[in-house]
Amino acid sequence: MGTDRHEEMLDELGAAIASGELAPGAVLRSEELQERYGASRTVAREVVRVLETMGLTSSRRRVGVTVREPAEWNHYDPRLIRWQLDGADRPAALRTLTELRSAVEPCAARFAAIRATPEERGRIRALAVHLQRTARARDLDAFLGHDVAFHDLLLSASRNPMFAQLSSVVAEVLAGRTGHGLMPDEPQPEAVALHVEVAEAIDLADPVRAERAMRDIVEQAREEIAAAVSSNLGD
Amino acid sequence: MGTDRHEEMLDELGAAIASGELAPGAVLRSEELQERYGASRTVAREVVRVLETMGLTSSRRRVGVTVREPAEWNHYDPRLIRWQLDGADRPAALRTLTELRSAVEPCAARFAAIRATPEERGRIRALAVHLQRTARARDLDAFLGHDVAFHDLLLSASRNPMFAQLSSVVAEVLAGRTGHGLMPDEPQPEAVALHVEVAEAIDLADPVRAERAMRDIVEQAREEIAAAVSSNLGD
DNA sequence: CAAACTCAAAAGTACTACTTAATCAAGAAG
DNA sequence: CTTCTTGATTAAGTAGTACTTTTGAGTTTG
Repeated sequence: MGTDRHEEMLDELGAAIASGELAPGAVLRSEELQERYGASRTVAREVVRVLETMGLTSSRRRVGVTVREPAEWNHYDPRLIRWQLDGADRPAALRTLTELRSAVEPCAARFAAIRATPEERGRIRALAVHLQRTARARDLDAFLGHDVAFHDLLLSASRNPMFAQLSSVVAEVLAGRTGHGLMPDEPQPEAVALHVEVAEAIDLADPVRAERAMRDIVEQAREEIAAAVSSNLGD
Repeated sequence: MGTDRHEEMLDELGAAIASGELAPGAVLRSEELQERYGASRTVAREVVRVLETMGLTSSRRRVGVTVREPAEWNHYDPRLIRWQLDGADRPAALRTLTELRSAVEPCAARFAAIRATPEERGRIRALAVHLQRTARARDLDAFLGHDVAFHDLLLSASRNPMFAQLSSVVAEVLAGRTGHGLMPDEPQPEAVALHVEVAEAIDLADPVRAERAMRDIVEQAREEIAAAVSSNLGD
């Protein structure tokens, strides 16, 4: 019985709240939760505590556990992001994340141009070259891998922990695009060229050019997603 | 004894980790934590669970509770933000938050210009007028209040929950500036004019102008903070 | 000397008993 | 008849104990 019932129950209950299956304002009794998820009181309590710190619920004596409004949730919690991406409203979640990405990455590119170590500059250039090669070879999987690595490295080179933490968000957005038939057979040559330009600008410590090129990249990506979401993107 | 020992212990322990007092890699035994904070086993366990979901610690059997690397922390958790702002490295925390703000707010202004309701547009304009008035009257406290309200409303009008959630971050940055002698006696007239321009642009549904004006605002603020941090900002 | 084995330490899980707070309702006072 | 008080009840919070599982470290054995 010592096999992490905690995470199991947290995932189920959290996903139920994130998906709206348990609507805001709904009240649960902790005893009821225990039996519904077959967990002991200890586990149930700790799960509720965690949900509480994520802002998903609030507990009051004599009342029970209340599901809070989405506006009060901690939307940057990796678990919540995952639950929303796996939930019914995946397109909306993807839109939100893409917008965040489009806001942050240009700024991150600017700081990376100023603050990256020599090693990081070299690795970013190398990844840009890999991108060119895999794009020409139409190897979409390898392209995605290098794309994720490129953006990840850039974010961490910005020397801002809050930017760096968005690496998983960017990875999710990029993977979401490739995995859902939004990508053409061959990555757009302009997008690849812009990646090379970003890499060059960072290498040459040119923050203005790095930011502008990155802005072009994310704007293009954002428009693609917005178009896909507004038409249809069931799954 | 039923007076939320949980939050008390969470705050103490979390602050100790966030401030580096408990260095990454440090190992604690949960029994030891119980007695150090005078909490019961139940409370100690739940606190550790919460810290674990925040990425501050990881627990392993036979080993204990290990403090994780800052890179693994969930830097967007409001509690962690608070602990860092209250800790020894407040200037660094303020720098990080200001950079995030400078990345997000221009983008948020753009979306607000597209998506705000008529009521929101009106209220944003009204707040800009209040800003002008209080600036001329050199009432810095009232100015700060309206400034916070202005940015808060704009962020929520962007219709992106992740942007909206940064409202407290922006409030913290703005308050941090006023509260630490960084503000001149009278708010800079250009900054006030830019706020008015943002409000106008949103009112007229002009995303490009809204974004540009907001970019000017946050860049100015960011440079101020950067200058103050690089010179001295003990407290 | 290495691989397997045993032991013990520490977190995880389960359960029970008790405490505190808050809601709701009944009853007393105005 | 309204309002305030008070008490009963309910459900979460806290405390503590017993038991299980994992796993690191030391020990034995081939």
